[in-house]
Amino acid sequence: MRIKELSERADVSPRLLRYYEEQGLLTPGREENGYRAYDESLVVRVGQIRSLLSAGLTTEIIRDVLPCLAEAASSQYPAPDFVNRVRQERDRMAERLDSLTRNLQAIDAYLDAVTR
Amino acid sequence: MRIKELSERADVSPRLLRYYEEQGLLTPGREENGYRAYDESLVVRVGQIRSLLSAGLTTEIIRDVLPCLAEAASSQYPAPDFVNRVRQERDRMAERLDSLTRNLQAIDAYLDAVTR
DNA sequence: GTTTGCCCTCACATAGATGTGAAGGTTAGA
DNA sequence: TCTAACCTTCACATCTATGTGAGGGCAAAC
Repeated sequence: MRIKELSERADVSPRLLRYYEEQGLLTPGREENGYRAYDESLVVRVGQIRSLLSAGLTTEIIRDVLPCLAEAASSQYPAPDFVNRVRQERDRMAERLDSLTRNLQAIDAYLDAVTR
Repeated sequence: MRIKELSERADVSPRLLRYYEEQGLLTPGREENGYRAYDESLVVRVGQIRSLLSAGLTTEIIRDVLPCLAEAASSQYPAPDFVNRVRQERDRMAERLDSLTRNLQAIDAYLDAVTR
């Protein structure tokens, strides 16, 4: 499919799709006329990208992490450096998650208190 | 305490403390000479701010949410609009949290698979 | 064959979090 | 009293994720 269709199905602007490509998160093929050609599976992938971005990760981090989300372990033996980088990122995500959880609980407690 | 001390104890730059103040997240008093005067409790508060920022919230949102984190329900009856705003923010946080959780699990699965 | 709508690239604009430096006041110690 | 270390404000710089518009091809429909 072309950029417009993907942009509608994934609900992001064409501009962003080009940006994600520039950042190495997406690598669509090209039609003969130079138009980008996206395949079906990218609708989901764009969703993952958005969700990671909204969780506070940067495109740079997502670039590292995305392969792990794509169909369990694409290549057999990823470089150990890569695995370490991912592990590190994983730990940071876990921290964010903790922090979010704690703050969410605090806010819930507040809402509880105030709503009565 | 003055800005330098807080900046060291909370491990953020003085610049950021001034920025948080500008954003309404911190309201230190002033000494007679115009120097900012922070009190003890702000070490923790700055930590909360950092943690919320790193979880992807903006200063604008944090401004709303911080009062809820400070000593259970400061004022008795907050305006309903305010409560709604907070509730809305709470829901967004819950979404982020879900997304983070899912992605974290996926990455863990990947690391598991690869580490064997 | 011209209009319409989509595509391309390039490039400048903006908002938010943060860094950095200038210009100058205050304070404490040698 | 001079210096070093701190403080102030102001303002410009930087990075990331985005928007927006210009200038120009391609394709389908009228």
